[in-house]
Amino acid sequence: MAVSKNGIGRQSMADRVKHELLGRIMDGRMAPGARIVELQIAEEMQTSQGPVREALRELEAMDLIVTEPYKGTRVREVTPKEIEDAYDVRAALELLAAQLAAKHFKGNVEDLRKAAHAVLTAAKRKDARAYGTYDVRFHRMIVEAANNRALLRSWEALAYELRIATRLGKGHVDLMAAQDVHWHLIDELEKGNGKAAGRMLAENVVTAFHQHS
Amino acid sequence: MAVSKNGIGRQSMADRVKHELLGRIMDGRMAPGARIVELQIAEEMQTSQGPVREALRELEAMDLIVTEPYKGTRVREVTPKEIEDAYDVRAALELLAAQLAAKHFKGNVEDLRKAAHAVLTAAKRKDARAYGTYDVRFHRMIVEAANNRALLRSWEALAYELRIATRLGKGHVDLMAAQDVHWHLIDELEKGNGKAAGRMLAENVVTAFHQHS
DNA sequence: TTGCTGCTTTTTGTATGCAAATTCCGACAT
DNA sequence: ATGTCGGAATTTGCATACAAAAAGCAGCAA
Repeated sequence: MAVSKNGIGRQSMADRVKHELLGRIMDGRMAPGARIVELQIAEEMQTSQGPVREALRELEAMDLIVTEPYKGTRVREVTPKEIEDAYDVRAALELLAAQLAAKHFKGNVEDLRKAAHAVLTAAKRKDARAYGTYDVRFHRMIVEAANNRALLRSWEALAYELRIATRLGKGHVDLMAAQDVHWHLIDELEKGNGKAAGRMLAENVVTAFHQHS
Repeated sequence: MAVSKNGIGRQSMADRVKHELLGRIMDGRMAPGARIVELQIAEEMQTSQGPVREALRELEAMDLIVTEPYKGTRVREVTPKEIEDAYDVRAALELLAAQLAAKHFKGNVEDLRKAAHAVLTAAKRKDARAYGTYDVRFHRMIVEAANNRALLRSWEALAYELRIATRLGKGHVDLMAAQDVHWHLIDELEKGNGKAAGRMLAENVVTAFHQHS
């Protein structure tokens, strides 16, 4: 299912521009502060100004870029405090997520164990990039299992700050530190103990932050 | 300060369209499911299609409207479960907000008391509309005092669902029910007791939901 | 050197025109 | 009556053209 969300591979130009820019911003090819000029992007993507402007408006609503009238648009810069703020919110959201997801996972944690295993092997290999990918996937599984649309939306809205954080914290983080918590967390979820699972997950998030700070 | 956020009263056409549509959606003049056609809005607002499309893209990113390619855009419909979901997230966010805001309010709750008083008098008058306005303002004060950008953003993203909820729950709600909690909450904040304040605020939110459900 | 002045260039904001896709609706056959 | 087939009308998607604002720059004066 590599095409799009609307079934057929036909997606609007504005969407393609949006995803392209989103990719560049997320993986750092466009760093915070980088200028974005509409006609330049339009030419690169073989399109015109209109679709680019639509894409920019969307990215602006996602708080990834900032626009000043008649001055231009830039990739948003994020301060260390904003990163810490985002981690606090993430912890609060995942605290709720684990509580809500407990019902879903009770006696049904096979997939979750597999995901945690992927994180573990990446940690053993000291592969920080893979670790990041699989760890996010692990957390996302729990948030999705909570089956709460608003929760998932809020959680996803924090993605940019978290990406910046992991990019900045290149300094040797202890990838094994979170492992025990993961497995105990899964045990609690398997027992349907949402409260305890929530506390563990929130704790896991704040320690992850301290590693990157 | 009725003009705009960028200082001078000169704002782009796309922004004007966005705020106009936002107003219509929020106050129910455009009900969930209502169709929005680009050229029609453009004519109403004395502008062209481009700015309208930009505004729509922004509202789409805010999850207020849904667009299907070549089919059109409509005001998003929200299910009762989505409303409940939003209240759960709101409770989780305000639980955090109160904890973070405790430091700010410690020994400095005058403004908060005034806001709570406005809610109280509206409740005594049985003026449900004023009650809604002032109650939101009261909660917003706490979220803003938390001084956490991501938190405020997430909280504001729930506004649509909450508006729908209060519009649906026209049935005689007990406006006095939350009063005691408000004042006790303020007392705890004044003492700097964030944990207790958070629990009270979250509890306050879920009871508010049950009134509207 | 410093600071102003006016022009040129760059970039954003908006309008118009047209292509692409969908929906609507009536004619016609069964 | 029902269905379905084929244009016409509507609506979205995109490209081009141009206006408006800001930024940069050269030249000149103090």
